[in-house]
Amino acid sequence: MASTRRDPSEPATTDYERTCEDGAAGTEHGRAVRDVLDRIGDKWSLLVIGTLRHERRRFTELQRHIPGISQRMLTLTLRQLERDGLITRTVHAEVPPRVEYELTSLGGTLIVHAMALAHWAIENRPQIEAARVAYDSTHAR
Amino acid sequence: MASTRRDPSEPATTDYERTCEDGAAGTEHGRAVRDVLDRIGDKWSLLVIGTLRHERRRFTELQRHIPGISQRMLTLTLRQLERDGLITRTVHAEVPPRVEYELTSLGGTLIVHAMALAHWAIENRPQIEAARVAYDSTHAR
DNA sequence: CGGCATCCTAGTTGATACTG
DNA sequence: CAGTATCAACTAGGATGCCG
Repeated sequence: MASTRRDPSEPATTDYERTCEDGAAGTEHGRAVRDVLDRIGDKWSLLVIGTLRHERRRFTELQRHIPGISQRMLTLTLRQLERDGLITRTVHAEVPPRVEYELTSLGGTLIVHAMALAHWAIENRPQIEAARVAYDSTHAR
Repeated sequence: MASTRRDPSEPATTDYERTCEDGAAGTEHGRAVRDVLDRIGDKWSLLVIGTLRHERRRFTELQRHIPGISQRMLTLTLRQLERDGLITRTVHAEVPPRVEYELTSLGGTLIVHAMALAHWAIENRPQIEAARVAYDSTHAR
């Protein structure tokens, strides 16, 4: 994991600089970026992995911790995250059934960046809000 | 969770650890996170700010650099980014008209995190792809 | 408890045509 | 050149009901 530096044998011109031009369009990199953005950009995924950040959780627990999410969307979100290898789903053979979800190490590396973004959002919200007010006042509603 | 003691006058210490619980739901922080995610999570915004990362660009230039984007969506995306203070729009009084878009410093700080995320996406795509294949094979289509 | 199947709406995007 | 306007298509998401 440790996605610190990329391939040492690459002469440093690679991904990072390319990410925007190359990661832009219909390229492979572009698809990778789009994939991740589609996942964490949707309404609930980030909330789910955020809730799983430290502890593993059961289905209903997650539902309690994420106000407003429907059963359907929680299920769908969990399935996608599981499919992408970001969380694991463990069914315990008990009665009543108990299912636990847990962040994988891959999911753990993702959430670091997601949190950084969230942090940025919180810090810069005042500026964004101000910019909106300014914009709306000059561009008549 | 839900230690909902929200105090408008406590900005800095809190955020990072809270981001997930607190930034989760319908709180102020939650709205900030959602706002940003809605912006960079949409189909084109990240591509646009990525293209503006180094140089300022004209409308048609942007369109050329972002294959597949329609006039309409480019316009809408630019307007939203402008409204949020992430880019500036400069109209030069010439004939034919020339309009240039440029990243603001606020936009510049955002793109750092967005790029980190994009970088993560590129590096971990193989793992995600593998996870999907594994998932799809066990969960019969 | 932890789902899946179905129906349905509201918002987002794309194609197309027209304009200052 | 840099848009705006209109319409059609698609889809994410919510509500509901049933099941192992």
